[in-house]
Amino acid sequence: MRILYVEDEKLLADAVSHLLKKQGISVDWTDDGEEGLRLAKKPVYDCIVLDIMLPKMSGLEILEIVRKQGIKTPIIMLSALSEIEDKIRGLELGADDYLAKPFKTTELIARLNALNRRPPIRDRKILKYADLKFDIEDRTVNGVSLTEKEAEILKMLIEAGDKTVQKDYILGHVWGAEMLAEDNYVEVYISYLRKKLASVSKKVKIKTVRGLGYKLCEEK
Amino acid sequence: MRILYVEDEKLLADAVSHLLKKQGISVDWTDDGEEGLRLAKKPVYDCIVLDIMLPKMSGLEILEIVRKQGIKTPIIMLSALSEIEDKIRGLELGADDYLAKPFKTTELIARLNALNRRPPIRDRKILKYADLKFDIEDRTVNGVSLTEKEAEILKMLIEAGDKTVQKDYILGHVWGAEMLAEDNYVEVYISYLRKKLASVSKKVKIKTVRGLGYKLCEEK
DNA sequence: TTAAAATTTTAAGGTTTCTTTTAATGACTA
DNA sequence: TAGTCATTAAAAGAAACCTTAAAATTTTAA
Repeated sequence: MRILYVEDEKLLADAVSHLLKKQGISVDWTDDGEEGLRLAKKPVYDCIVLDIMLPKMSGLEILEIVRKQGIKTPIIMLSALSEIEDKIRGLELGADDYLAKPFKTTELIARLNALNRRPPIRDRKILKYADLKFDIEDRTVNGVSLTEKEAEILKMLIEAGDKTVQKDYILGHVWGAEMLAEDNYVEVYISYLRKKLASVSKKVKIKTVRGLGYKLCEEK
Repeated sequence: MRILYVEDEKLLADAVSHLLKKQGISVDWTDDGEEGLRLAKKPVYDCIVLDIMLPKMSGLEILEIVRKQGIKTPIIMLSALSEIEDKIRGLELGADDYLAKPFKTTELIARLNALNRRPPIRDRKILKYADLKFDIEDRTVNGVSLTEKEAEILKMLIEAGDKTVQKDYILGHVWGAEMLAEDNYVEVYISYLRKKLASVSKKVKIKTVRGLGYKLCEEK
């Protein structure tokens, strides 16, 4: 896990960073609001921890701008005990959690973990056809892994359902506009796919529609 | 609430104790480091307040010993303004907060309350996958120790379970946002990890998903 | 502070896997 | 049956990946 920590008290920041690193959490630290805003836009952080009192630009301002740009990275706000109204304001602006200073680092760790336990934004897409389960991210069908081209073709076939996918269509979409590619490429890959599907399902076959293309079908 | 207060300035200690008692906080005071250590081990205190400059044994030493013995009582360090590095060191050693001298007693009370707002749950987290046991704090898998980067990567892989972790994701979250890093870094570290895992488990392997990333798998 | 140790980065060569190409053979239909 | 279309195997080529060792850097200990 990697977090961005915007905090102007260097001592506190050092100590907290050190403890977080012990937990296997990488920390990018800055004491500057503007720098914080710039970094916050990078899509590598699992969480952003924002102190409210900062030079140049307050944590609340950063929060507001970041959220207005549609960035959904979880954000935890930090503030001194007295600034209670800031808590409300922060949550209204789209913060995910709030921690009063002083806080125990274990508490911060607990909250970081809590925020990252919730289902990841990109949910796992699994295409299904009969007894086939095709995991796009893993590039596997029922466990066996496919190469990139195999996967692209299978995706088309499953998405087409029982309809025929034309050979030219596959050629155009998998090999692209550079029409140096030949019909035979598709034929070769269909062959590979058939072999892998056979090892994984008795039911599903790729049927060829002569002169047109291919489609999936389910046999009993 | 009951606290242990280790402080060698008797006048200050008396004054602070008096004010805390007014707030219903019982104070056990000692001016002696060794005595402090002995008392600190007793599981009766809600918080321990440790001055750093002490005769015989410094507050930092007490802190270190106490934490090494697995005692989780919240600890607040006190230090003069000048002893800046001590603060960092204190937090690194497992202190929960620090307060610079001179301080207002109200401030101390606020922090005592803050630390006791929540139950102190500092559990040692051990991630597991098949027969792997990965201790995050120790940075060891089944006994063998990992470097920081190795550990971060293994943590990601275990947390992903059987899902593929993309190479770019690893790069971004381990090496950071500024993207000077190259693919080869990941490959090198995967190689190191494989070597260490092999020495520790026959079952678990890191599988590469070509063009995508890596994932753990368990072999029979 | 310096020296030693550990870790990280760099770089190069080797290996594996995937893609493309070729081509021989088999199957369909006009 | 001729001619088109489909399947398969196998090779050559390309790209991704692995490993290693040494250089550079950071950390640790004295």
